[in-house]
Amino acid sequence: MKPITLKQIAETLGISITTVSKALKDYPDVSKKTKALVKDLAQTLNYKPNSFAVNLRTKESKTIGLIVPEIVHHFFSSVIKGIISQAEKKGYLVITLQSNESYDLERKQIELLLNKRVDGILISLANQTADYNHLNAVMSNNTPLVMFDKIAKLVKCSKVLINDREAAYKATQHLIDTGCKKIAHFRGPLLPQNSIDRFLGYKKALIDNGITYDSSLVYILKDMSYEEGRFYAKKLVDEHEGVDGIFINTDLVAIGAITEFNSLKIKVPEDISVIGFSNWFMSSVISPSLTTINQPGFEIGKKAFKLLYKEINSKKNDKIINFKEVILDTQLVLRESTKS
Amino acid sequence: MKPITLKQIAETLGISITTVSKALKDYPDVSKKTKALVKDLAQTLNYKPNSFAVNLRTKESKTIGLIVPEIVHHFFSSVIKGIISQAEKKGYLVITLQSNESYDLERKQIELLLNKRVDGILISLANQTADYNHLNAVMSNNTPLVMFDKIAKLVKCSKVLINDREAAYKATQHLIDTGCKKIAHFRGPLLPQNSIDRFLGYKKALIDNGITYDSSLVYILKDMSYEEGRFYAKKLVDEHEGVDGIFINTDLVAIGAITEFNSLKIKVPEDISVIGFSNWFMSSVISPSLTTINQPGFEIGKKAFKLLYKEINSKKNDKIINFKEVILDTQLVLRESTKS
DNA sequence: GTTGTTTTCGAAAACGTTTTCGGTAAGAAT
DNA sequence: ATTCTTACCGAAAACGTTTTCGAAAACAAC
Repeated sequence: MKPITLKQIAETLGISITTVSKALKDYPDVSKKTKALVKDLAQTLNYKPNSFAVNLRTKESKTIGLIVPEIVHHFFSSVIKGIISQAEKKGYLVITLQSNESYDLERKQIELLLNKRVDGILISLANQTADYNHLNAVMSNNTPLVMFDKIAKLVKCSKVLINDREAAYKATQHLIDTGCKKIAHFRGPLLPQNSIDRFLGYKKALIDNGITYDSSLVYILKDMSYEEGRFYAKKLVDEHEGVDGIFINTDLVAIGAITEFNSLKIKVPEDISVIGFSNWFMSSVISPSLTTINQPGFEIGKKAFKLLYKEINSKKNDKIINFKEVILDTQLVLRESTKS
Repeated sequence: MKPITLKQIAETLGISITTVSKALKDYPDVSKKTKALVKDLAQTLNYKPNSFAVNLRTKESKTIGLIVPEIVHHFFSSVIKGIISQAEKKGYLVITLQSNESYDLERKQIELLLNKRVDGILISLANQTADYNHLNAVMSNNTPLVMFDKIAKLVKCSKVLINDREAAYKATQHLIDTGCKKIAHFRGPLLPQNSIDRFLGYKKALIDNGITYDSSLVYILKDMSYEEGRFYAKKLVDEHEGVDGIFINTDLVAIGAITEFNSLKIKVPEDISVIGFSNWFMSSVISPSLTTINQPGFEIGKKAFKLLYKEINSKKNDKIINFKEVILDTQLVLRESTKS
């Protein structure tokens, strides 16, 4: 009934626990004969080392923590999948938590993970997060930390990113190239870096093309929902005339906007071109389908784990770890919501 | 640098480790004075018990395992969110794995989790799974197991379900009530129970309403993708005339079908009514919006964890555990893809 | 002053593993 | 026969906690 232990194997074989342990781990100072004996018995008894004991002894759990702002979200679930798949390959398991975009929760969960003594932590920050003590606590706790997507520039650790500014520039440039003159922008909350960068890319593209930047054409959204997309689309056409293009921070909001334009009989892209961000799966399905920027969630997840894995190993071997900042490529995905 | 231990507190206070441990856990046989002393020092030193040691000693990890067929999926990510949120309330962390709809992976991952000695396992089966030895292994390992959504009827354990047959009946009945006479069905693979049940509900509704069941109107899909939805929608109209209603196993496929109908200039719902299953978020966004069955993923997740939690506690107190089968309600969500 | 009771404490075992270090035996070399 | 290797094995400490059980101290009762 009770799980098999080294002790039991040792006793039935009439040898010491030490030798059993070493035999199973192929230590050179165990004879081939006893190794075979031990391994055979372990096999037939279906012996599995007690991970609790191994953890205690080796001080590592082969487990990492992951915090995302929201699980039910195409981009983040893709990232999660990327992380879990890569972690599994290296023998690591992943404990997932979600911050619900709340700073307080994020802090608590970091603490939870540290108390669990995970071998490393991956995190994408909550929008609310402006204070980085909890992140620095991770670092000073000597636990490897890698941030992705929503990062804090000021925290010294490895990061996996896309070039939001460049991508936004690319998107806006496309609108301009296809003839748009008066281009609005629906941006995310003020804090998160990628919301800022996308805005800056938008602004720079305008200026580089000799279009004067008009701050009243930039709307700051809060929860980035479908409903908000509809709401601000209506607000935009109420407050402005002749807007012929719009770059929207995220696909979901863009889909909301398109839906609203449809119901207002404003034609996309004839009257107004719309470009989103993320390449959410649904953006190819709606009508008109959404031109967008592809943000490779799965690859971001994989890369983030790979970085973390390296740092965990460097730490084990007492090597110094130098933080990396990996920038992944984005692609402009042309569809029907912009002119060609 | 190194984490604080009971030993250090004991030494600086000149008392025994035993007393420190007891003081922190409010044992009655420690004086108020020493309790205060210990707690104060623990506080200032920011002592956190070493979870590895606690695990080893108490033989529990306050961690559960979760296996889903696919993470990037609206329904499953909702379930995951429900599980994680509920688990956190009870002080449990969740290790998530995905089987990728593969039986072999599922087996390996069960083994991984058992070797990790999680306190319990939640699982939704892969479509391929037809053999239940790995699940029975969990039970005979005395690890609490709760299945949800895609379950195996033959495995004796607690389950969280919806009444798929009834829901499918409800959906089909709605098509009939709104005037459909020749109703097709896109079903999932042969094995999973809910795919079977939805088919049976569809069939029964037909028969109860005096419509003769025609097996050529039932299409068996494999990966339940958007593309498959489009493909079979085309196939359906190629092979049959006068089909005026279709009940589709899942929203994503239904959206594919609607898209195909749109592009074939077949009007939904005038020419053909479409009803999906799951109430995926996007189903309200496409045009025409999709009538569907609401499947409460978040609640399923919450309930599944609650059941597991009970079983874990029953096991701790050596109580007998009697397996429960919880059936959650579904709702017909009326939208534009069916007539009114 | 003895007995009995209550309060407070700590030694020690246990959980199951890993790893260091020393020791024995067998064989090789002289 | 003695020394030196080499091959093999095991005792024991360590990881940090929890819990049992006995003992000491303090106090009350007679």
